[in-house]
Amino acid sequence: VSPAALQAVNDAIRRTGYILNQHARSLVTQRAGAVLFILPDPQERLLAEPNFSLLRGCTRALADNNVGLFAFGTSSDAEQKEMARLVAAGHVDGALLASAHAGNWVVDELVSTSMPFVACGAPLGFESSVAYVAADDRDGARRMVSYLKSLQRRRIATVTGSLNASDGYQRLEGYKDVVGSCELIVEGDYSQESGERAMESLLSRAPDLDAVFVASDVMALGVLAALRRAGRRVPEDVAVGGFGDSSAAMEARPALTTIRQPWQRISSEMVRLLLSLIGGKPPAAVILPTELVVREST
Amino acid sequence: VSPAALQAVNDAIRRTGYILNQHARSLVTQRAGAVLFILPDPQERLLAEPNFSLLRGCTRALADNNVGLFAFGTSSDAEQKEMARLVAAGHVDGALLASAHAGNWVVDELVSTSMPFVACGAPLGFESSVAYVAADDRDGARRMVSYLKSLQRRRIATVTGSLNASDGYQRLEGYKDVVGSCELIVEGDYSQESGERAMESLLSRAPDLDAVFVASDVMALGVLAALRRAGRRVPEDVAVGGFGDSSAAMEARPALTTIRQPWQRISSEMVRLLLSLIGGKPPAAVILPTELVVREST
DNA sequence: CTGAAAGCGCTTACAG
DNA sequence: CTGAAAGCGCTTACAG
Repeated sequence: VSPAALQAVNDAIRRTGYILNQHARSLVTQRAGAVLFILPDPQERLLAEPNFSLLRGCTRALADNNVGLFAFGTSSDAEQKEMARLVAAGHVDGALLASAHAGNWVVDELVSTSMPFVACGAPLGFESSVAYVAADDRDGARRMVSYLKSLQRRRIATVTGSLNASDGYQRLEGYKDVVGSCELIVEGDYSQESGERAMESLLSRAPDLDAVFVASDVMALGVLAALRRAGRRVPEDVAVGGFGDSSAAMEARPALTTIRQPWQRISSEMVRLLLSLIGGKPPAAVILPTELVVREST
Repeated sequence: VSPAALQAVNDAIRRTGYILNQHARSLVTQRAGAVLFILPDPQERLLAEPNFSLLRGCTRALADNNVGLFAFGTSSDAEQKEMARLVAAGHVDGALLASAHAGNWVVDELVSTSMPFVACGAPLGFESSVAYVAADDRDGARRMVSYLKSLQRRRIATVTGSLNASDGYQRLEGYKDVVGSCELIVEGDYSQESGERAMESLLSRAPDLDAVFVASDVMALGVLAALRRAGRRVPEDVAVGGFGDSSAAMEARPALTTIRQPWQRISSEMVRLLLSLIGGKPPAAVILPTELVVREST
């Protein structure tokens, strides 16, 4: 085709405002040009922030590739049915799972449909068969605890997250990597209240502790409250490090030293991975480095 | 058709796992069976929470009606293009606008495409031509300030939100409705820092104030910090009321008395309205009542 | 290399 | 009331 002819055609396209009809195209190509973004079921509030960052990052990355994003929760019955319908009707080419530890039935479901998908965070039990991207939780924890150590803190405790999810487990491993001892560990469940209770228990068990690594910022809020009630100054008497760099970290008084997860990169890597899966490539796991953010609590 | 025959057909449908192909149907009906959810551009962090609640509520309500939801940001160029493409390609039947004051160009754009859409919050300048659902900001503000008054507070100040958006403006009107005077008003911009600065200015201007109504929870966090630094006890010396019932309100110390907006109902009303617009019905504005949540700061 | 035909899976008038 | 045909707007083999 001559360049001039091409030019003329493109001009005509622009002038008449022609636009390709996706439905017609999809009908014959069997490609939807859209993917599903699945929000995990429970605890909206706790998870609101990382999920939101993820969603924004994904819509952005997908737009760059001209593919649409269907958003979906899976908590109500109607939502689960609607999701199954979208998948079955060929409305989507793949799925992005915002969280793999929220409801494993979603992972099972997805695996059984043999639709390409990538999870955010390592999906426990499926690590080697499912594509996922995650922050380096273990290294992040190591980073925080090493930093605490570099501050001459000698009795460093930890409040863990849920240990049946990969992130909680890995953050504890990271702590152990540098502390070596299992003496000052109390398990939390990511809620602020659990952080408060964990700190009380830690304080009665080891009144001489001088630092605590908390596996999430929200729990750290509870830790801070317990410390305040016990009359300990932060950071003078005990240094507190969180994890996640959520807005809770900034709003905390004192502002929380924490570990930042690269949500922007996590999103774009998830999209890249999913598109490559849809293109027929094999799955992969991608682990992204974290960053220490020092504020007032250490 | 005999009921028996119907039964047999339905059984066959179930047995063979037949599922309707949306693309084929859309091609002929010219209906997409999906809508757009548009996230406003700026300040992810600040807006993360209400937007997220809204998104969850909308996916839920839409699932009940068997319609899909495309999520979209509009901050990047690619996103704006992709959105225009989806609209032009007939991929969506209507749009849900998460926030009307973030970028008015979206409202203009939407109006110009003549695609049905409903905004969350009154779209300044389009109140009578555009369908929207909003919380009753003015009444909510009245509710909070009346409550403060019932606590025998006599010098009630306010820190406003951005006054060029409907919600900020209405909340100030509500304050004036019950206080009557314009003496103790300082304008903020919804950021925590602006709350802090506003409180300092209020304190120097009226050291005898004994209550403050802050137009958002996040700003109230800043107000609390300024009060703490000034050595005022909350609520003993100064009672503080927020607005929004965001997670910031629960995490604040003392926990914030605030006004709850009914996000669940807002979502479902938005969906109902949009579906009726798509069905050819005329637009409407729906205003939903708020609720006072009393915690420790008053 | 170009152009006409077949077909993707539905819905909707239109005959029978 | 039932059944066969046309058509929605594309893409992809298949003749010319």
